[in-house]
Amino acid sequence: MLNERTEKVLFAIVESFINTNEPVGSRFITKTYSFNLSPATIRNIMADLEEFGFLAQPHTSAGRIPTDRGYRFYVDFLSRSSEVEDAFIESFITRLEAKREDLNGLLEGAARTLSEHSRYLGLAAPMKSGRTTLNRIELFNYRGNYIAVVLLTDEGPIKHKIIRAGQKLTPGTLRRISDYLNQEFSGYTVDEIRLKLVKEMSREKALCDILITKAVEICREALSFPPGEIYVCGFSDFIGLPDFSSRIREIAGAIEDKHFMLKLLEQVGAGIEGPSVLIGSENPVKEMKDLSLIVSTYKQDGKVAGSIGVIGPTRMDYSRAIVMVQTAARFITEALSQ
Amino acid sequence: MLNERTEKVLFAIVESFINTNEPVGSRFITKTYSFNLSPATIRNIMADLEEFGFLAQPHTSAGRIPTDRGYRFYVDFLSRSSEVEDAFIESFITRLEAKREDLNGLLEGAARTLSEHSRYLGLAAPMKSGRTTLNRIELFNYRGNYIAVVLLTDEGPIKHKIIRAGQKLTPGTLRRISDYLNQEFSGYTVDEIRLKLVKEMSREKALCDILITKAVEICREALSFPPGEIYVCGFSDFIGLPDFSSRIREIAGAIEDKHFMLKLLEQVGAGIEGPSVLIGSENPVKEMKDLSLIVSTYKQDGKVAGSIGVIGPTRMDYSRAIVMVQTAARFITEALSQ
DNA sequence: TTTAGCACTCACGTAACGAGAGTGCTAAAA
DNA sequence: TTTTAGCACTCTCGTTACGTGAGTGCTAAA
Repeated sequence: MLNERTEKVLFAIVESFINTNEPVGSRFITKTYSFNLSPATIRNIMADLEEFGFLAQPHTSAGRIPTDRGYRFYVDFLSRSSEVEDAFIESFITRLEAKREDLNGLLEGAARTLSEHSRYLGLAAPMKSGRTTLNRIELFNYRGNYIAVVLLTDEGPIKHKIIRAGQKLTPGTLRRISDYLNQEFSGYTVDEIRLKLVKEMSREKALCDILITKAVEICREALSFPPGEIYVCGFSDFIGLPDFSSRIREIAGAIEDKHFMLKLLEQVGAGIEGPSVLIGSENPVKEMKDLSLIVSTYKQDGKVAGSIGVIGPTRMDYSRAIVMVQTAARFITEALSQ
Repeated sequence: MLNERTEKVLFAIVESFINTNEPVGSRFITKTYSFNLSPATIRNIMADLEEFGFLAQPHTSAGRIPTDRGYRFYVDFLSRSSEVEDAFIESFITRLEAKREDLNGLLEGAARTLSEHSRYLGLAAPMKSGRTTLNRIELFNYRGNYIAVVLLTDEGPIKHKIIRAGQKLTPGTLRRISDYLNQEFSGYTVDEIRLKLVKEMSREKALCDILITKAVEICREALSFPPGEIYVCGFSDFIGLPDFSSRIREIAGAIEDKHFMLKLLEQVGAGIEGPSVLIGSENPVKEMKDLSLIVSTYKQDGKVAGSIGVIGPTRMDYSRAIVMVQTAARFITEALSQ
């Protein structure tokens, strides 16, 4: 569809626009790149590219800017081999070295490093908790009538919850309840347990065992998790970007909605191995029409354990950002395998 | 210094400016309030108020706007009795009812409700963890070489940490270690324990007891807390306010720095019973020169347990915001005492 | 097929201008 | 002595007009 020369011009235009944030004109291209063509020829090529939907004009007598489709072309044909800056790696290592055992700290640090070096919004989130595997349940009496439930999962973070017990339970009862729960549920994912609980509740009625009733009740309450963590860093730098002088409010609103951001990360990252890129309107949400998202997943024990990425303007330094996200994901995966 | 009439005019001007966000002129005052004075007289009074530093003029032929000192006067003489809106209370109750046992959820919910109803930035933070009292320490083996340490504090939230053990410890050893730690440290605040640990470490050397050495080591690692939670809600509405069309970036930067926000909350709230108000330049930080802060503390078991408040533009509806913060603090205090 | 030339378009900065809001000051009125 | 009417003055803001510069599309020549 596009001959090689046309592609090169498109590439040059996208690159120029990313660098300058100004509509790029034919003359500029001939000055900056050595195509050995006159502005007039470049103009013809540009007209073609516009016809195909790779470029657009803000107004008649301005230069061209890439459309989302133009960026997509650019990203797809981008050589993925660019070097990561040493400073980035260094800052990654120094910041995360101390936190090898603390997943939350690790993720927050990663999001922050990512944002500081890219100047975009840094994101990191562990996978939806429903898919994590329960390792052990521990119960204590706590301040009289309460029970502290601690859920140890395979993925490092511990969830904890304090729930109200009807009456004070003896340590013995508590131990028997937790023994029962461990025997029954450990090794399953949270989602599976939620399912099992429903079955259990009908069986339990037949059994009429007060201990089990109590146990199931405790477990059910403990599994009503908060929505899950997500780390978003670099807000202030991000909204300071010239690209959204207006619309700040909208965009800030979308980003502040952590619930939504989580879902986005999960959807985009799911299944794909390397970093995946979502450009502007490829994003299903209208608030993010001018924003691009780069996400990669990180792993633990060979399984996908969460996502990490950046959000920037569509006019974003993709090649740099992609490598950074890739590197970050690799680092976290490494850190998690000790 | 100011006679009653002058005070009333000042009040009227501050109020008008809060409502309209436009410099208020003499004519406007005579039309809106019934002082039965001519614009000329009001102008004279305004000139006096400006001389005393309560008002300022953006430029020669504009109306007056309050200075920080003007706002301060307004706030100090504000009747604190205005009614809270029912909608606010209602939303508070419905949102927090479910979270009575979960301090973090409670605080986040409070910050969010506060921000949604005030349209300013909602803040909530538990007191610096150093001053919370340790209730119990529990230890488990976790994934081979690690130990999960769970700290139960008096104030509801549990801190947890996973630390690396040199070698795998038997359940018996682990129990003996935790028994020792509980006997030694429970009932003290985290700060006190940190102090005790230093002493312990010298004694421990003399004793040469490998168990105690291990215990002290574990405890020390577990007490190296993350900086502490703070909940900040309503960012997007907040930066959408017309007051900071420029300077958004700066302000966003200051707000994003949670560490700094925490310190601010702690300093301002400390010691004072009701809501305290910090207006514009009264704030030590230059990024917050145009911002006002209203903070109150909430209590648990009679002791101050954290702060809650809002940040808004200096041109803020103080009376409404103060009552809201007050109400929020009362609600949380109540929720925490069951 | 490429290029030079040229007329045309559009954003942007500047200047001029009038309207409007508000002031300070002075002198008269209360 | 205090308040008020009157008035000249100041400053912002929106509008209009205009010139400049960057960039285009088209045509015709190379």
